[in-house]
Parts: sequence; C-alpha cells; structure tokens
Amino acid sequence: MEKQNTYQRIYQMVKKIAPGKVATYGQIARLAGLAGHARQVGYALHNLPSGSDVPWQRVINSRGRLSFPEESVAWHMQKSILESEGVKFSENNTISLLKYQWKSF
DNA sequence: CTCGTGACGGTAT
DNA sequence: TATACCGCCACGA
Repeated sequence: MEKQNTYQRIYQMVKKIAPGKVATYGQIARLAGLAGHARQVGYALHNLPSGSDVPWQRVINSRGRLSFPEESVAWHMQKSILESEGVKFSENNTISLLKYQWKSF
C-alpha cells in the first residue's frame, strides 16, 4: 500500500502536464523529487493500471521521440493521441521539445 | 541477500 | 548521425 508512494508522486506530476504539451522522463523525475531517476518514471508508467486518468502519452524521452518501437501498436496509439491533442510530429517522427515541452512554473 | 530487467539520460567513440 | 556503455535504482524472481 504505502510502497506506491513513489508511483503516486510520479502519477500526480504527470497529471499536471497540460494538454498539447509533453514532458521528458527526466523532467518528471526531477519535478517529483527523484532527480536522475528517469528510469523509475518509465517503470512507474509501465506499471500504470489500465483505465487510469494519468496522461502517460505526454511523457516522451529527451530526444523528443516516443519510447516504443515505431512498428508497435502502442507507438501508433501514443502518436495518435498526441496528435489529437495538438502535438505535431516532424517527418522523422520527432516532437520539437523546444515548442511543445511543458513548463511547470 | 543477489541478480536481471528496464516506457531513460549522458558521455564517449 | 549512430552505436555502445555506464550510472541510477525500484521491483520481482
């Protein structure tokens, strides 16, 4: 029960990302008080129960690319959702962090 | 307790 | 630009 505290912190932070914006794993980790633990953010999202209201699709890696193989179903789904929120992808399937990265303050 | 794993990030080559 | 490694550490076997 209590061990989910770390996950909850991550989930709460991800929930704050505004629609049409994205954040990197490292950024979420840092804001959640877990500086340098980007992998734990990915682990937490992987563990995310289906049907939750956490906008997991808004979390991408530092290179502005989705963390799934491009041929995977999950990859296409994440891209689809982000586009519906207004995030545009470049031809090489990357997102401009300069333009879409979420600012927390 | 040890070990492998991973929806990552940075640096080196 | 693309790989290859390594650091980091929660989690489960």
